Amino acid sequence: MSQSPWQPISPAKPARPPKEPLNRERIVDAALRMMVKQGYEAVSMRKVAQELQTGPASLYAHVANKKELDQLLVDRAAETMNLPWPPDPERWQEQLKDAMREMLRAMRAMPGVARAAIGEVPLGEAAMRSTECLLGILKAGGLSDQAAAWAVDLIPLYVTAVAFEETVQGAAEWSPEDVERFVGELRTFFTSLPADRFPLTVALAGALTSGADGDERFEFGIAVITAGLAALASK
Amino acid sequence: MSQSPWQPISPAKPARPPKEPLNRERIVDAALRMMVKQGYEAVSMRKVAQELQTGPASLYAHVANKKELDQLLVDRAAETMNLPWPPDPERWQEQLKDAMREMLRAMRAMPGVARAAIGEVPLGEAAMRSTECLLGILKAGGLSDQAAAWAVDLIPLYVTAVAFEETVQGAAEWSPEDVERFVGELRTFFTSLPADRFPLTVALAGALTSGADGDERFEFGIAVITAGLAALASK
DNA sequence: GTGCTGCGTCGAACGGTGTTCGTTGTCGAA
DNA sequence: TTCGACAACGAACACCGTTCGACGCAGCAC
Repeated sequence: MSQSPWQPISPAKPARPPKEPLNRERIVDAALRMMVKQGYEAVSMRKVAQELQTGPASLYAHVANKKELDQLLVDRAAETMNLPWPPDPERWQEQLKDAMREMLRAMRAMPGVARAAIGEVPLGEAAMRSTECLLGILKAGGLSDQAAAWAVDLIPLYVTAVAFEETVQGAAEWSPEDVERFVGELRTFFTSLPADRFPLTVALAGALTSGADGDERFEFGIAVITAGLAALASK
Repeated sequence: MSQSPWQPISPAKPARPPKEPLNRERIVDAALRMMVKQGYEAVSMRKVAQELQTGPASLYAHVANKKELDQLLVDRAAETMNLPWPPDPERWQEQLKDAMREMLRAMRAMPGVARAAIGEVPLGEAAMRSTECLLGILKAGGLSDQAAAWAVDLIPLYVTAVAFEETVQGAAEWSPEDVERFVGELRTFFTSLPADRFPLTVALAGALTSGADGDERFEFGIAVITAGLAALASK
């Protein structure tokens, strides 16, 4: 039978779905798109499935569960980090700071990835590469094996916690004015505390609420950690 | 009509509930009991209501939402901390470490509270008292106002992240054997990585997986932070 | 060519979650 | 005695992660 000029009432192949088959990569791609645009909470198995025009059950043939999907997203973020290499004993402190800045940059670029990463040891390939890199820098700094190992636990913990805090406060996208309003309210809360019981909090209200928007606070944190490691290394 | 000797078909007062009225304190008490026994995930508005023999809607007359309940639980934990006082410029580093140890102890005593605290600035009365105390110690250490303010953000961030990591890994109660098995698997994973691409990770597999059970890792962290703050203070 | 078998797909359902709505019952003030 | 305010709460809404079981199709053995 040749093709009729009219639309066939019941098409020979009833809308044979021309969609290419599902796979891990397509799932992670879709989840990543959604997370970048709408944050961690917006990524559910159902919504990812919907984005791929299928049902939630289909995902489980390629991904063990939500936690594994989270880990895959974290590793995607880790892939985008380009960390200082090779380690240079002369500049290890600056390299360490650069590495931490780069980790934060990567997490900020994918809002929600910090939420996915927190409290889970990331064991993906890219994450392991960053671990190896950090170990190199720390050993170049003269830290003992044990100190380097614990530091490599401490450092991502701090960076992830900072990134997480940022994306929770701005869970829904906050405009700069929203942030300013929030900080202002916080400051008036601090200054309105009873000065006899909270003298320092009242006095330092300004300092306590500064640097919430920019990178100064994070720079302070990485300065503390780097200086602390340096002090322990030279002992 | 006087009382009939028989059970009235429809009792005059249908089992007038003799339960005392709900209030914030009873709700927080119940939630705390459940969280200590079964962890953060076990505390849902429904389960708390069930524990109090009522429906979930009843709670909302006393608590704005789950997040507020979480904050109340965090503040309960903060109440149990007794932090070093008064600040002593001669011993501020030791006082700071003691304060961090005490914060971790309090969070460990209430598994799940770290999960409730993470990513939210705790503003309850007890939490503010601990902030005030930390500020005192840090100012005694000679830190600038701004440095003290940022440090008071960094310190709970670290302690909370450590406590959270601990309670996530052992979400369901893990026996010591379970922990050991998990650590063993992690170590074999590290050692089985390709040695050409991950030489340090393979070599330091032992160090990377040590101290997961005890306090050594945490002690290392607070040593780094204290040393870093001391270095910045003396500049 | 035929039949079978294994696997990816996926609609439906299960048991949970936080939260809201609208009714009910009680109690204190007028 | 009436009224109004408000705590209590059953039911429902819109979600969530995950599992079950039916279905259809590809590749292989015969």
